Amino acid sequence: MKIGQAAALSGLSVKTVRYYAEIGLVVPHADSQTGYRDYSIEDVSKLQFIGKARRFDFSIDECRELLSLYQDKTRSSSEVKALTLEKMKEIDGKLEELNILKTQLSELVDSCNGDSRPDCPILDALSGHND
Amino acid sequence: MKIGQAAALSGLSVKTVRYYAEIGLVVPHADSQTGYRDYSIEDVSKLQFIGKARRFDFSIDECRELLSLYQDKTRSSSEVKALTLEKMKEIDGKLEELNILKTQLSELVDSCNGDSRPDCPILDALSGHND
DNA sequence: ATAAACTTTCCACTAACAGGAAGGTAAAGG
DNA sequence: CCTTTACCTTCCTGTTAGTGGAAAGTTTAT
Repeated sequence: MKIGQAAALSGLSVKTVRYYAEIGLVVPHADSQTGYRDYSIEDVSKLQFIGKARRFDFSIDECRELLSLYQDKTRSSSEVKALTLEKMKEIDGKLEELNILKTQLSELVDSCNGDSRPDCPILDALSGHND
Repeated sequence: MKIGQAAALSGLSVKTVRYYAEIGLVVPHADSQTGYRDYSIEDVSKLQFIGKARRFDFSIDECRELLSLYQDKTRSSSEVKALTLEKMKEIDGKLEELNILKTQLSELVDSCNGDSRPDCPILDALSGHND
């Protein structure tokens, strides 16, 4: 099938699918007559797989790794689990950071009355010498 | 003072400070003899201000906005508060997304025994047709 | 036959810098 | 005074994961 259909079936944009071909992530067969990319059902499965992994915040390189595990029938599930656990740790780190940020920002907002006068504790805090 | 000292005082890298000059965020005086950038105390204050705002996850463009409010003595604090509240909303959105991700990933991890056998529920989930 | 819809490649752009090369300048030591 | 070292300059490239658009070829529908 052509790229448009593959994109539609995988829920990705044509541009994205073309990009994945370019970087060697999912390389379809090329129709030697027209030069059009020719996607198989299996290619579409891979695209779907990648789409989901991306939604799970796996990077392209991690997708590549997962994909090769996915295709390797002799893989062990522990490898996959390790990758996933690592990703979870990353997410935990980001969560913690964001929670700290949120707390600090909400303190700033609480201290600011937000009226039309020029004095603003938020700017004072940002310009202050205390961290 | 020269860029190295300005960077040290503001806690930013020389590369970053130079970049900020390049994009017109903090443009120091130029020594016409040597071509060296010449930072004033006020420039350093701005750099510190930006450094903090960046740590609060404000984008460069938002820093630009905050900085102009910071320098505008007739500004109203409500403008600053509005920007900050918007940023908090953004952070809340990211937190929610990440929490969902974390839940989904932990469900995947829990379902995987992680042994040396090839069957892996994580990959099955990623390749499955259910979202 | 022609127009609409699809495809191709190629180039530029995004955010916010970091790394490195080549070359000029300044401060310190001998 | 000279040399070494540390610092400064500009310029170019690379990073992530694509998106947008232009120009040109192809296929499908009318």
